[in-house]
Amino acid sequence: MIKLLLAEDQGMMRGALALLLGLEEDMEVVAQVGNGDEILPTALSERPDVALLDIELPGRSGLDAAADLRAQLPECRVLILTTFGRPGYLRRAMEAGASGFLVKDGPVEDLAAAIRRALAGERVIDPALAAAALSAGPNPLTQRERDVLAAAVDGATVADIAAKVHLSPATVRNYLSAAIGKTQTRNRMEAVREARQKGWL
Amino acid sequence: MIKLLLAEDQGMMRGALALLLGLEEDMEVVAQVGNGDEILPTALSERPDVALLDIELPGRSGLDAAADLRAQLPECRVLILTTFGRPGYLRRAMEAGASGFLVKDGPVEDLAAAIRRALAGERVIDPALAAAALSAGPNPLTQRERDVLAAAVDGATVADIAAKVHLSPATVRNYLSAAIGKTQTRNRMEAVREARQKGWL
DNA sequence: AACGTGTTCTGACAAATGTCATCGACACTT
DNA sequence: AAGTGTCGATGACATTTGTCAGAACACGTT
Repeated sequence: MIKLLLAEDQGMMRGALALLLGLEEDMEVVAQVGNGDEILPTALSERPDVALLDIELPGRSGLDAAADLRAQLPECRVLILTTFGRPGYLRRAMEAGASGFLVKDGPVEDLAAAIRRALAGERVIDPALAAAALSAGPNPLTQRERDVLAAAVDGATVADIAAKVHLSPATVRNYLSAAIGKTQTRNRMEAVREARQKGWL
Repeated sequence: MIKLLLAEDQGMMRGALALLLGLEEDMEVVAQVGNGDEILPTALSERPDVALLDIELPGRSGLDAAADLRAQLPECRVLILTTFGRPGYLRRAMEAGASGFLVKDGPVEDLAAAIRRALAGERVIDPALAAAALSAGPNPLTQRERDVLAAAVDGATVADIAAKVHLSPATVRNYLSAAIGKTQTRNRMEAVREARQKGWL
């Protein structure tokens, strides 16, 4: 019996997947969580064979949780299941030691198959996505540039960002300028969009 | 036997829901579409009793499709199923003649129950959401203000917007200023976020 | 010790953005 | 015919944003 942990914030999606996977003869959903912070503790007590993690969760991100699991429960395989097939997400998932990366666009039938393949030691990755990840190249942004850019989402002003990151407004503008240059965009919002899209966050 | 039409762009969600609802004794999924433009033609040929529509779809929006269905297939009940419980969405869904409005956060068990209640002529709406919709008030933005604001998403410059909407750049700035005032925000991005959140689009 | 890289800051400048008063054109009321 | 309202546009203005050069400091490499 394959023991599964499911981390997904949308209740309906989580419930539907749990029911669905529970119908498989050789699978059993031993735990469901809707919050990233609960993943590690729950996994440590339930000892699943495979953890199916969404990336964008309240609390700890699925990618961070994946790294936690690799470190503290190495016999548990990690599969990332996400809405967004962003190249940078795939890259980070692989770096975090995930066994596979699935997008929610695909057919449900793939899911159980992917779980079995992951358990057999295979890597499960959409080939088109793998190509995109390679062509996107590594993240050119420094830590600070990422911080500032992340604080710039939904129209925060320079002063807002400066306060949030504890920097001088002038410095914030410099970092924004650098980020805009590196993303080849024309203003901060385009830079945010581009960095998000590439998974550089 | 209750005949269902399912419109949802995420393949995995669509497949999971179809399987799930197919398990119900009295239900049958007669059609699945992943594109808003296919909803009306498919409904006209398959004649479902209830249509379960996502709002954010490629092609025609679920809300527009709901209005189409009310006009051309009035005996078909429409249930909106969406990720975002935005007050404005609910308002527009009701205006389009939907029988119910569900958010994907809720438990799956509610779904089949909601379908049966809709078919019985009841309105199915999350009470908390209904309250939020009433408190949000009607859309204060004029058509042009909406156009301009919609064109301002993801960091378009004034010139970009002017070209897209066929207005003078100076006029665009005036509309943006008005929209910023009405949304009580400080810049165009905040205005976009706020208007989106309230469903004013 | 010299070099490169990243961080933090300043000052100066040009360009874009947000605000406001005002104007003409047009469609409605009354 | 005069009044009212909306729409699109203009010009002027202050503020914000984006760019650039430079300076000081910490950290690793070589």
